[in-house]
Amino acid sequence: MSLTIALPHSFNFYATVTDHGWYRLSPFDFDHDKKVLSRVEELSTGKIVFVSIQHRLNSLIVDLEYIDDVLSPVEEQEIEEKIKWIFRLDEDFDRFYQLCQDIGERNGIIKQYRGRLLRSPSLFEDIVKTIFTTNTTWSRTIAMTNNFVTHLGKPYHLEKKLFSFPNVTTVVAKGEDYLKKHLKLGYRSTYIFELAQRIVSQDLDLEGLKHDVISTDQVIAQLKTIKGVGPYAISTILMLLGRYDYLPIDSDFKKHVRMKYFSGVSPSQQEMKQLYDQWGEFKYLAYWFDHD
DNA sequence: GTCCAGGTCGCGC
DNA sequence: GCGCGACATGGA
Repeated sequence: MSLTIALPHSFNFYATVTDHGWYRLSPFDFDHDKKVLSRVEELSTGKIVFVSIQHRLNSLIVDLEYIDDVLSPVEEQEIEEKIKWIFRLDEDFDRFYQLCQDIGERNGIIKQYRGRLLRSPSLFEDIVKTIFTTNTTWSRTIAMTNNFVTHLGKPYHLEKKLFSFPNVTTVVAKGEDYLKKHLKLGYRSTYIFELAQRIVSQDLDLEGLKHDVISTDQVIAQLKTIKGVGPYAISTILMLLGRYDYLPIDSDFKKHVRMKYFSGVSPSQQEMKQLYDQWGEFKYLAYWFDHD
């Protein structure tokens, strides 16, 4: 069966999927030729669904495959909510486009309706993946995510190695030693295990942080309590939550501004930040699309 | 073997 | 508040 989800006027499917690297991380899979984004999704009822998403006219067409039984309306609705979330259909980029107009159009942002960056259905998944990007290379990030998903995710198709992103209960049940021995996450094993444990024990409510009524300061205060999440990760996670006012001051950011604005000479932290001050609540996106 | 990657933690001052 | 070594892993 399939679902049809209406899209806002300003929507660019290809840009939303590929302007950020997340689509290359399991369980996401993107078929560049067919322009189909797919992933295995575990619903809160426990049902495992293979979801394929493509763009048709002013809608997303979502094909759903599952082993047996049927999907209830509630389950269909859960899938729809998740898809709206990962494509940020509720976010408004008009103010960002206005700033681009005022400050300077770059890389076809306005014309191509760029700005949306793909994210994961759950904040747990996004935080795990963010931790997998710290102090390592992108190829290791891909490998760590693959290991995590194939060892702990629920299978949809074993031969094709299609699994859902692991849920927190599974991570806790498998135990920290299992993560350390088999997943090659390095010292991150402890962080991931502790994070899952805190969610299971309801010491931490990540999904609650998705709501706009919570102030960014409150979100930051919560994120700071997560081991393995420092300034760079906080900035990245805030971006994933649709809050773009914090810059990710990491090696890549420093290299970018050094080469583009300071002729290869390292500027001070203050000088770096000032570059994007005029972008106000959209500093992160301004930096992100500042690359060629 | 050594160094380091889109950092962060825990310590000592 | 700041500086510094340690941290798992694999590729250069």
